[in-house]
Amino acid sequence: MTELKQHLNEKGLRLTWQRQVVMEVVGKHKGKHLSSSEIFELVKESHPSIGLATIYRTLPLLEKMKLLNKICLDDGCVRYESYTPKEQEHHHLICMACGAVYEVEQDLLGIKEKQIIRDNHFSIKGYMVKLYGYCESCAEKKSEMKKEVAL
Amino acid sequence: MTELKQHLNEKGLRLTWQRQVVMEVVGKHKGKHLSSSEIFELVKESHPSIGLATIYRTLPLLEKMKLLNKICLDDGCVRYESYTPKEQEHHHLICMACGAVYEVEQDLLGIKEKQIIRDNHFSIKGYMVKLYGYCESCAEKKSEMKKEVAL
DNA sequence: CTTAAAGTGATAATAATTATCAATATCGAA
DNA sequence: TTCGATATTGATAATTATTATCACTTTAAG
Repeated sequence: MTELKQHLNEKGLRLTWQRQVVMEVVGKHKGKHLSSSEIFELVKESHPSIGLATIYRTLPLLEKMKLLNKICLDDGCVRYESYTPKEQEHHHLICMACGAVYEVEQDLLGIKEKQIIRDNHFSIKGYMVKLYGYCESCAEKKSEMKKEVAL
Repeated sequence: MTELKQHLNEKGLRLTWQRQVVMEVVGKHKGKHLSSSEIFELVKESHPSIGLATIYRTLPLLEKMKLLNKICLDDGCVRYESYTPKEQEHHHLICMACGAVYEVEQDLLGIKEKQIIRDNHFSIKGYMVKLYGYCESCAEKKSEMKKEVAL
């Protein structure tokens, strides 16, 4: 029995081909941060009969079952990616100039920092770091512009 | 000359009472994470003639001038808070049960972790950590529920 | 005080998401 | 295998957050 079916059965939910397809499509795009409508378009390519409402119902459901990660970058829509367990957290580098998003695979919180968090009367289950800056190409453009101004 | 007026003049923008009021209202609510419509309601209390469009125009403008911080928690709307400079970053503890948001004032990235970031060919200007878990009261409720099940 | 240009309020238009509902599909039990 | 309770779906209306438009007003430089 597939992992998806197990999770669904535990909650009295049913396995439908629509849910399987959504899982497959997101799984095929590891490292991407897909919005709901992007996922809708990808799913339609192979299964044009699927409805947008089903996408919007399925994604939060898969997220609650920890089969997908929900991420809110700063562009005004919810995005999803393949699930990453706590032990191998990953984070996002957001370019403030072009909006590109890169992944950082390292665990970014040191031992001391994690202790600080534990002291906060809050049981931490996970964390996500958003790093803001300029990617290589945008950083170059910025320094070129400065040169021009300096001439 | 007020700080707001200075920032505006630098960019050829004008000082209006509407912009002043928005700054004041957000400033009066330090530690809060206000959505655009919440800010609209607060502003209307003292200045009922202000339009919603002005709020939506003013907030991103104040953010770009680094007079406000924009934050995207995971509830589907943009929120703003008083500006906090990089040197005293603060982060957010989000309760996965009740949705409460608490602030963490410490710098959460250790020296070693910051070095990792620098090695990423990305010039980092700032970062924000979202911590997910359960606040004290929700954590208690969860452990009570477990006891009941165990009986 | 004039005046060009920035800014505003009202509101129409979009975009993302949620709710509704009749029709369909799933899955445990007979 | 069939049956039936009910979970699920697709289509679409409704909502919510945000952006665009435009005629009128305000700001601030001269």
